[in-house]
Amino acid sequence: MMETYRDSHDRALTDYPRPSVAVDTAVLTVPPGAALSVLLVRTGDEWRLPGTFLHERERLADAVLRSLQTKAGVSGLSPRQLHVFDDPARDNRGWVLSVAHLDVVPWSRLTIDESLAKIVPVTDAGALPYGHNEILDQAVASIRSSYATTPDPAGLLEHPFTLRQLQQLHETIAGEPLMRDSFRRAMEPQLAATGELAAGTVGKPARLFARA
Amino acid sequence: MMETYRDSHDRALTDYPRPSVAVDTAVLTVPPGAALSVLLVRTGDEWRLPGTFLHERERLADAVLRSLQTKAGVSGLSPRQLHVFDDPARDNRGWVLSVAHLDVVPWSRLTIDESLAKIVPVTDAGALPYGHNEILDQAVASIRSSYATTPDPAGLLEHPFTLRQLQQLHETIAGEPLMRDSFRRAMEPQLAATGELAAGTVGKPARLFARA
DNA sequence: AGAATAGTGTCTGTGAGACATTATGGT
DNA sequence: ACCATAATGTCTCACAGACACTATTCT
Repeated sequence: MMETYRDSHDRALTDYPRPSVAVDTAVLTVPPGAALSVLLVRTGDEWRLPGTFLHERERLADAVLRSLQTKAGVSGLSPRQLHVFDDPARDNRGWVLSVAHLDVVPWSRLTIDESLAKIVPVTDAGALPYGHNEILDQAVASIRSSYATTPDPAGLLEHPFTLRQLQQLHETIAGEPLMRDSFRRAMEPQLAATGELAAGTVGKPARLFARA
Repeated sequence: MMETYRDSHDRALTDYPRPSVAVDTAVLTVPPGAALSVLLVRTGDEWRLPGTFLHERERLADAVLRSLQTKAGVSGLSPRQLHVFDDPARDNRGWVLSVAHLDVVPWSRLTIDESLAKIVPVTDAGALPYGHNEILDQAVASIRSSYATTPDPAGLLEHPFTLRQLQQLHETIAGEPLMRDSFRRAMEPQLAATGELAAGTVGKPARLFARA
C-alpha cells in the first residue's frame, strides 16, 4: 500500500478543493443516404450530447465509451479530446469541468436505444444546453479537416469500396460537392486496389479499393 | 445562497471521488538572435514545465497565468489549451489530471527569476518528467502551424517591423529557412504598410509594416 | 441500342519556385 | 566606388481544374 502524499503543509491532495470532471461526446456518423449526423440523448425534456462524470482513476476515453454504452446503447470506438470547458458557472449542479470529445462511429455499429437517443443531421441539432453547440461545431470542423486529405480515416466505409462510394462519403462529411478529378488524384495514391471489380452496378464496373 | 444540488441518491457531487486538476504550460519565446525556446522551472534537482493545481472555481487560463507569475516571475498573455493528460499513474502524489497549455510570450515581457527558471532552446530541453516532452512537442507543432500562414499571430515582434525581420522570426519558429519570394507573396497582403522606412540599416531601407 | 458510370488523355490558367535586374541607402 | 539589401519583373514547371473521349456493363 502506498503512503499518502503530504505537501509542505502536511496536507494530502484531497484536502484541497477539487472540481468534478465530466466528459461530453459528439458522436458523429453518416447514415445511409443521409447527411453527417450526431447522436443526442434525452434528459427530461432536453436533448444534449451524451456525457457522464469521471469515475475514480478512470481514463477519460474509458468514461466516454462507458457513457455511450449506458446512455445510448452505443459501442464507441476511439474518442478524441477536443477542449476543456471550465466556466465555473457552466453547470448549476456545482463546479464541473467538462472535457469535450469527438467519436466517429460507422452507422453499422450504432444500434441505439431509441427511447434514450436519436441521431439527427448536425444542421438540425438546434440549440443544445451546456455549450454543446460549441462542442458540435468543433467536432464537425475536426472530422472535416481529417477527411480533407485522407481517405476515410475513421473507417466509416466497409471495405472494399469504390472511388465513387468514397467520394460520396467525403462529400457528405464536407457538406459540399467535391471535384471528381482532384479527388481521384488526391486519394488513389493512398489506396490499395484489391484487383476486384464491383458487380451488380449500372455502368462500367468500378475497381474496388481498401485503405492502404 | 444556492441550495446544494442532490442527485437521485441524495448525494452531492462532492460525495463522489474527484481528481485533482493541474495545469502545465509550455511558455515559448524567441530570444534575440536565438532559437525557439521554452521556459523551464526547477523543482529540486529536476527541470520541468511550470504548473500548478487549480484553485477553487478558478478558470484554467487564470491558473496558468498565476503559475507563471509565482513559479517564474513571468507575466503570460493568452494561454491556449493543448491536451488533457489523464493517466491515473502519471503523478505519484495521487490522482491528478493535467491540462497542458501553450503560451507564446514576447521576449521583452519575460523578466524571469533566474533562481527559479531558465529559458532554453526547445531542442535542448532534454528529458522532462510527467510527459512534459509530449506537451512541448505539441506546443511546438501548434506554434509552427499558426505561424505557417499568418504574420506573427502571437505578436512576438514590436511593430513596426520590416519584412526581413518578420521572415527571420518565422524561420526561427519553423526551424528551417523559408523562401523569400513565397514568404513575401503570402504575408504582404496581410500586412499594413506604415509608409515609413527603416533607418540606420545597411542597404536600401526597407518599408515598415504593422499587422493589419 | 442506349443509358450510365469508370477510366484515361489532354488543355489551360494559376501559382510556387527561381533568378535577374533595378533602386537606394550605408561604408 | 562599392557593398548590401530592398523591391520588382519575368521565366518555368507543376498541378488543379476542366473537359473530352473511350471502355464496359446493365437494362
